[in-house]
Amino acid sequence: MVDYQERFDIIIKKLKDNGHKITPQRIGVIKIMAGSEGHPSVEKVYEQLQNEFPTMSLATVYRTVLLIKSLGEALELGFPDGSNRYDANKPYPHPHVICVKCGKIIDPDISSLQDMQQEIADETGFKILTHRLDFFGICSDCPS
Amino acid sequence: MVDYQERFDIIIKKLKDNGHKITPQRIGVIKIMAGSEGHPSVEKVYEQLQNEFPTMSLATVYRTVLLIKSLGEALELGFPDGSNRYDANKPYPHPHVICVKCGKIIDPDISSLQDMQQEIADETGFKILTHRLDFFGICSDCPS
DNA sequence: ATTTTAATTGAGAATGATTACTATTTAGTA
DNA sequence: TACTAAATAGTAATCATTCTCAATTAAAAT
Repeated sequence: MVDYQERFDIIIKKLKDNGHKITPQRIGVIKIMAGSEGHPSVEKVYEQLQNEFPTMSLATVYRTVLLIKSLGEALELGFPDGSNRYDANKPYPHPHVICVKCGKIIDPDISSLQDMQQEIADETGFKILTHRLDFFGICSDCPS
Repeated sequence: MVDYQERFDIIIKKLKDNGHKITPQRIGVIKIMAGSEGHPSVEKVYEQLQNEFPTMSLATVYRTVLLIKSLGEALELGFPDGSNRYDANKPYPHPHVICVKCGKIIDPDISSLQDMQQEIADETGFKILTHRLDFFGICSDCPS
């Protein structure tokens, strides 16, 4: 888990540097996304902001998430069922371990991924830009 | 690339064994999906069947793909932009290398994935069921 | 501190991929 | 050949996401 305040400041600065306005709604969304370890969905972010911003539009959350993503400050995780979840705490590609029962997502430590990427590049002739690695299973809190 | 005829026969047999009827439409869909190396989308399968079945419904392709998937004979690859592509030639989890320009998908050989899965299980306490590993980049046929 | 202006917002409509529905057709069995 | 449950075609419904547009507002200029 990267320091929340640091991530918050970086994202706010990036918005300013690119000429975007700092609105209360954006601050609210970024507060949640920069500090969240749980890889929240847009709906979850929206729900968490209902107390502070009762009249906030769901579209605003979508727009803000899209903006942060386009600035490279959030990682989007799309799943086969169509759901999307986001990580603005560690916005660079990294592996995930996902519980198929409760939806929990954790970030494991893996050593050998960099070697693998080079191996792939050599074998296929591709210029590799990014990657995605997810493991699906059942966590120790859920009945298997 | 697994032998086309073998995959075709296996999928047809699985349908029969589970009490599903063998219709011309299903044969058409399976013919394409069992032999295709290009990981086609539902739309692509539908287009390729237009000559043989001009009145076929897109819904039928969706239903057939869903059925094959539920029988474990097709792998679904969902992407962040919402598109889905399928592999019924190699229906078990395996890595992909995807060109972000032209959409080409190829299957590289990777050695160390099994070790990695065990490492993850030990570290997180998860019972790992499946995984997904994709590399995104630009292929040697596309201008970079 | 006001004014100005372009960006942002809220609310709801539009979109697009997928699934559900229903009357009709058909595969597989006797 | 007839029977019956399953499958199909065509279309409507769904649902997450994006778009539209009038009203609001952040931030720069005065």
